[in-house]
Amino acid sequence: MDQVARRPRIADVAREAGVSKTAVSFAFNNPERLSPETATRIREVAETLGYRPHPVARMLTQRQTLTIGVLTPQALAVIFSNPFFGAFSEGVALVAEESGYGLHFISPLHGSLARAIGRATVDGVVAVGLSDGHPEVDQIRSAGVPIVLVDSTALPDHPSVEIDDEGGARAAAEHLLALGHRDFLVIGVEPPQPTTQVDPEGVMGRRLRGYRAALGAAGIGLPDDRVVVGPASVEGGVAAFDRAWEDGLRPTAVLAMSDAMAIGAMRAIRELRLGVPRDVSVVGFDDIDLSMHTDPPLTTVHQPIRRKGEEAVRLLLSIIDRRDVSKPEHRRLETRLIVRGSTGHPPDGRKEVAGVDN
Amino acid sequence: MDQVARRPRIADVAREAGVSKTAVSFAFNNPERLSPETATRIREVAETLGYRPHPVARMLTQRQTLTIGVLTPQALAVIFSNPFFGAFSEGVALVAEESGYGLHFISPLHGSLARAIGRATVDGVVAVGLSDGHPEVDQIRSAGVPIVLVDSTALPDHPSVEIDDEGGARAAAEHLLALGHRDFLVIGVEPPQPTTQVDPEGVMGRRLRGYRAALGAAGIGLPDDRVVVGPASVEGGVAAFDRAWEDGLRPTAVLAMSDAMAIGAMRAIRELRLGVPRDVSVVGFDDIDLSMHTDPPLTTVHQPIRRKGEEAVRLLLSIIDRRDVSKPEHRRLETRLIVRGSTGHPPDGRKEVAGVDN
DNA sequence: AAAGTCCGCTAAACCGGTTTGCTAAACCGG
DNA sequence: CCGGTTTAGCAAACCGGTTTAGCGGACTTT
Repeated sequence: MDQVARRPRIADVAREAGVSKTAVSFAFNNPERLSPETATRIREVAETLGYRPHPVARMLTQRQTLTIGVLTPQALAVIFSNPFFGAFSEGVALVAEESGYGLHFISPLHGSLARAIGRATVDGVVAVGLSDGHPEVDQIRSAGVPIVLVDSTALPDHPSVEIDDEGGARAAAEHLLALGHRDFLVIGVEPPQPTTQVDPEGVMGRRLRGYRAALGAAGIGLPDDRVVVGPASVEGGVAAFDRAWEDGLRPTAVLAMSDAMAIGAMRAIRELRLGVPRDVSVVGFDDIDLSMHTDPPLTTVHQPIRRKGEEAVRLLLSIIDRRDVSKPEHRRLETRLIVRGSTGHPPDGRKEVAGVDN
Repeated sequence: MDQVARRPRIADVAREAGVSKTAVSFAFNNPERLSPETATRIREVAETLGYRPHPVARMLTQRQTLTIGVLTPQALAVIFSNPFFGAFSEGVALVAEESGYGLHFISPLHGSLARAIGRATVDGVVAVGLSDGHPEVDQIRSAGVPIVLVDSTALPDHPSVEIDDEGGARAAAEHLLALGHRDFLVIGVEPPQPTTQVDPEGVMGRRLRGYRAALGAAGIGLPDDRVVVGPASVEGGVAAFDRAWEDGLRPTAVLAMSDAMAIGAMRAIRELRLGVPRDVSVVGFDDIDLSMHTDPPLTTVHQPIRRKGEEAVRLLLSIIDRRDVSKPEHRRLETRLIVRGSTGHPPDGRKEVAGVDN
């Protein structure tokens, strides 16, 4: 008998106020095209009816969603546990919000990133950590949505924000070399899709190249068995170091590609009753907020995580505003080594400074 | 002359394939209603044209967005810097993703939460930390969107997920009392809107009640000048403790309402050349992942943060599925004290065990 | 008084899909 | 060969708004 309360539509308001739909629409969007009395009367009627313009319908006609998407190749549940991502999102949110944009997180839906992006109602996308190994990159790129790549395989025809991964990695390795280390272990970040080999143009490839460049210049090789990978988390770092240890590796220095993993490595080292940096030195990568508060404070390669998020959104918004796809802009931010307490001379006492005790 | 590449619509595909729009729609959504040949032919045409159903249009007709909103009264940029929120989002994302829902973060747009929620195209909302002091709660609640409240002022007519704040707080205070402490400082979380006073039904009010209950039972009062607040971050904790110290307070025990703030307090204490727990004991609240790795490991009140997110989404989805608003469900999760290294006897040596020195 | 201008408002087209109701042809058993 | 049931596909209505083109009346101008 009595209908279940239906959401009032614009037509209901129009009928009730004795005006046209157009007038109601104007009352909300172009009040100056109505006489002030009519406008307020319409708004009053709308108020009593509890009418609110349907956001989806509005999106459809205005052809914009005021939403930007954050795309990650991994499930959100794993992404949010990574402090790096939190800081990145902070930067993204900052710029998005001040421009009136909301944030929509897109992750592989039932395993398919392409499907997920097809469902998403966004004006543009910031894609983070999309390596070329991923099978759906092309589909995503051809989806016709403005996109900015962050920490991804460099693609000349897409705007991107990156950091100097190679330089940062080189600095980290050089620091350890200068302290006298000769025996290294690299802990890398596992790609989301188990690819057979590292994309040399991806973040991991670039950092690896930096490490190798520095070590190579000192005449030290880095065979593949000295590179171990795992998920980018504290637990992943623990597991990675333990695995290397069980394989018989006894490095005096660990180069981790993420702070979370570096912290994990330090924990694993301590659980083996060894000291950091007394027995093993550890260098991280990222310089997340937490790293300065660990025990010992982590020596790491700083990258401007928040700014990376900010820049990515600025780039994206500039594309969205003036559909300017002509010359894709590539922005590269600096990295720098922050020396704290987790690195020191190797236990055998070899030192950089000539002729000192030991 | 040549048009700028317009996104192909369903009509384009229909014309190109020589069928009706209906057929194209069926080819994507009800292929079984078409002959297999026609269906594949249509899909091929769609493929070559680069056609993808417009997600907004689809939302409009299907009356669902497959998106759930996460609503916070604070700007996303501050939210994402809080590790608590990261863990919570993890739980939210986990359940949302496995049900095929995406995540949309809603925060005050240009200061107005109501406006932001009006813009958001979501099937339901998980609102976190919405205290009744907030002026727009009513508007939000009357927006007609299914909503689940988390860590908010209890509203009997809305489903909610909470924890035993009062019990947890009491346990924390009792622990310190048992260690012999008599001199307390409470560090609270500042509400997003500078309200004149604490909402007694909000999270902070409940925790405060727990602290006071325990202290009161031991004959100890907690005057307002012993409660200091700040933003829920490490820096906020540092600032809060420093402020109390400058005001001449010399507590032997700190009860912090968030782990981030507890960590900040520990830092502030150490910067004063005091020891934790030698000179001052600190108890946190939340038990974020990081807390077990601080130095010293933080004694804190554990709450199941991830599960809180999971439960909230489960509740929300059950409302969305069967529009069952009849009996709003209230779920309360347990808290428990985790004793680690940041608490000990007060420096004057008063002990729990009767008849000891001092 | 006729012509031009401005004001306030409306009808209809449109955004891009989905869904309902229907029809014509093919298929069926008797 | 005939009435009844499937099958394959279509036209039109619909979702809930915005926007364009235009219309009638009041007001100004000459």
